[in-house]
Amino acid sequence: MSLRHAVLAALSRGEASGYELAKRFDVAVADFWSATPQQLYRDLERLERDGLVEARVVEQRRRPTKRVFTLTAAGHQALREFVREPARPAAIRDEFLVKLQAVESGDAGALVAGAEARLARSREKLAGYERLLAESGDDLGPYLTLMAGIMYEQQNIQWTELVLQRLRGGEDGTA
Amino acid sequence: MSLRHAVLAALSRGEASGYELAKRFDVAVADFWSATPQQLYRDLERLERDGLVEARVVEQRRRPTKRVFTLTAAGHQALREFVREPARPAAIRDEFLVKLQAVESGDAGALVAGAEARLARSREKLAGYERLLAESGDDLGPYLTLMAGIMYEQQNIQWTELVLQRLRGGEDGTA
DNA sequence: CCTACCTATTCAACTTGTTGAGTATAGGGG
DNA sequence: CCCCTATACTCAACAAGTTGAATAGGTAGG
Repeated sequence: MSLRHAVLAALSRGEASGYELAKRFDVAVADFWSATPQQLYRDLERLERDGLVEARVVEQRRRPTKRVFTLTAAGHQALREFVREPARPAAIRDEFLVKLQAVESGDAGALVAGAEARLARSREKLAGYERLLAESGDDLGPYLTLMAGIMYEQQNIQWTELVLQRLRGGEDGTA
Repeated sequence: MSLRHAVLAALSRGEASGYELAKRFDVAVADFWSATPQQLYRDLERLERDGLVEARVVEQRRRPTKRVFTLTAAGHQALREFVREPARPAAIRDEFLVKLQAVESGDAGALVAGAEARLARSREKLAGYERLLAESGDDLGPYLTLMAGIMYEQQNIQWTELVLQRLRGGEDGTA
């Protein structure tokens, strides 16, 4: 149970509709916690049912009506309790590393292509984060999570460059 | 469907029983792909049913009988195909970052404690990986994934130190 | 001999996360 | 006027991951 908490944390920084949350998750947070819109709507419903968030219907002029969610007192309380509990260690699921484990029995060329794609993606992400950093205020939480993203991608780029070097340089994968 | 592939990759480096696989996953691989024994047994069954792995019963002298799994030709084939497909981007789920997002409405002291625990854990992991690196052969796949673990933890340590500094140094989290 | 602890595996129930499709409102472009 | 796109949300089915417990053989220690 933890997307729940990610939602609570997101709402603690300001009310939002499901749709808006989905975007926030996609932009700022996707790299350490991802969720599809469907998941968000489902969890918002549950949170509402459990009394941790409240919905308010907002009719808009030039757009479809939306439901905007806010934390209730119980929601704030639940969030504080969550923060107090020790965090479970980060779970990483990185398919590329699995593929890499099988270099010797697989297609090294495909892995080179994969590494190049990864490198490109990391560079884009990094650039995006750096832009956000320049624009962003000095709220501690968002700053530190942004730095996590930046440092993670920097390290990722370095590692991927090492991979490329080894995959290309020494053709002796089968040594 | 991807623990399947992680299992195939693991078996491509040598036959193993479910129990042995569980240990391998726990030691070497846990940081980029984790699985409980139950999950492994379940997936091994499916892989067997689908003809990608074969089981061989091995009776042991001083221990309970075990079933040792090997890749079949179809299994090798499936692994090669998996390696050729582009990898989906890594999914990270890091609870600590979620908690950090809520610093302002939560207990900063608990977060300091959490950061310290994270730091300790990362240092242990790093030491373990470095030991493995010294012992290990020069197979490319394992080498690169080990390096991924090492670089990841190094970066993690740096970031966590930054977090501690900010959480402690400037007590003005609510600025 | 009884207990505790590894090895080795299985069953069942549950929570999360993923995928694909589908509804509806409204604006802009051709 | 029709289609495309963006907003805003919902339903259903499924795949993957988690948790807790149970079974069972064997060894070592008190």
